[in-house]
Amino acid sequence: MRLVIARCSVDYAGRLSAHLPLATRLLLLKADGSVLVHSDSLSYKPLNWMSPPCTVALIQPDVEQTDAGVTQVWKVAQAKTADLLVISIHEILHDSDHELGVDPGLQKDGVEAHLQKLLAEQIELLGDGHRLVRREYMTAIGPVDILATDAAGASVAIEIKRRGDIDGVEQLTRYLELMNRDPHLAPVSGVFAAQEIKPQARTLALDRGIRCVTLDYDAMRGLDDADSRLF
Amino acid sequence: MRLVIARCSVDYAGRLSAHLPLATRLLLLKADGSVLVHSDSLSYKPLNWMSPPCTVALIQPDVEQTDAGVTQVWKVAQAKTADLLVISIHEILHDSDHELGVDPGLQKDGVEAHLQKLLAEQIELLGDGHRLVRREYMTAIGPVDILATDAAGASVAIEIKRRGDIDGVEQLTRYLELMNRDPHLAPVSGVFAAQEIKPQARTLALDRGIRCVTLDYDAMRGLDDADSRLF
DNA sequence: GACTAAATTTCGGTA
DNA sequence: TACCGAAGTTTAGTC
Repeated sequence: MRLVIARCSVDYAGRLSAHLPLATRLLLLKADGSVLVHSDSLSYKPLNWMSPPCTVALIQPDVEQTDAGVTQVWKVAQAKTADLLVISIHEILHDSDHELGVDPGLQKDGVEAHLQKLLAEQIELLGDGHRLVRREYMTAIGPVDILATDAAGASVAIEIKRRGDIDGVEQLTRYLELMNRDPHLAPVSGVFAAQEIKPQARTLALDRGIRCVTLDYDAMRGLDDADSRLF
Repeated sequence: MRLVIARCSVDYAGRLSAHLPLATRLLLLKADGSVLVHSDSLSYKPLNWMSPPCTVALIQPDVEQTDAGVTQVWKVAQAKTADLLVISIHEILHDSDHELGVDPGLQKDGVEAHLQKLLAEQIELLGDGHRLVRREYMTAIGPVDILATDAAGASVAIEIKRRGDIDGVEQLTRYLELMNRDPHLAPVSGVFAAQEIKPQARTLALDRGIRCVTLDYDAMRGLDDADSRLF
């Protein structure tokens, strides 16, 4: 990994056109060939970048550029698409190279998968008499997060989101339409379960007869821990 | 901006839990307080990060950690949420600080806004006799990209995407439902216009009586340039 | 390989 | 400030 601090201007041409005026920035060249341009704020996302696979060519500036103070030009080209990133360097303030080796990678745990697992274990949160049929119930258009039955034995399809948005309601609606055509399952009612449900999503869901349930992640995790301690 | 290359392990607890085993990585501390952990590949996105506003505290490792080889611990806490990022440093291989100043910011041009502008100017691409009513036509649930009329004078609602996905069809469907309840507008037909339309999106659209139009961005831009040269 | 859904999405605009 | 939609979305998983 090469780290360069430089006064530079940057131009990107590809899926959009973008220009960065002359300023001091961090240029990050990774071992896989990718290039990132970072400023000192606006975290997480680089100002500009080029994804691998790509090639970096060092170009000598022409007379006009030299007069403008450009000492070298980096031309970063994407191998597959026609995207092009041009970095015009005026002055290099720092330049160092480092051997990092291969990263063992990130281990994640949590999010929607965890919510789904917890709700499957605590399906009675939806109401007395509810029973789990199965998680990731497959349909022709994709898996329903949870299929359950209510106290009367009728099918209940549950869509789980961390943040309940209109998209999630649409998704569940498509599943319900399909499942209600299946005589073995119909009638199937819908439950939209999320840590937080947006007002518009709630309105749309209720308008379509879909029940909304707000999930308390910490409480569910607490119950889970309590259960675990019993065994 | 402080650049640190270090052998470290990282733990994140917040919206999810994540762990990074011991390896050599780049730690990027920005002036706004944000922290990024980058490996030498997987561009663009850091392995782990903390968004501003946040605070970094330098903690002395306890005996157990010291025995494990930890020389210092950084505790990065989010000010608003309860998110916590803990970086356990074994060895610092590089450490430098740089004054970058404020970045003038990115200037963008292109994408969907440009497509919308071009199609509004070249509305006849949808068929002879089409006329533009207005761009960003407001409805109760948001703006329709373009409202036009066809040769017969009937309303046409147009949704524009760079990539035509099922979501875009759902979005247009909601607009059409609403607009067809308005006696001043009804009947309103729908056009789904995109540079590329996914087969499933096309099927869904046609099933709902929505016309699909593939846009040739370069050709439209070419026409635009040709038009511009005339004036 | 194509497509779908999730993301610690992030980011920008508008009411 | 909340909400909605776009993003050079990226990324991961499944068919």
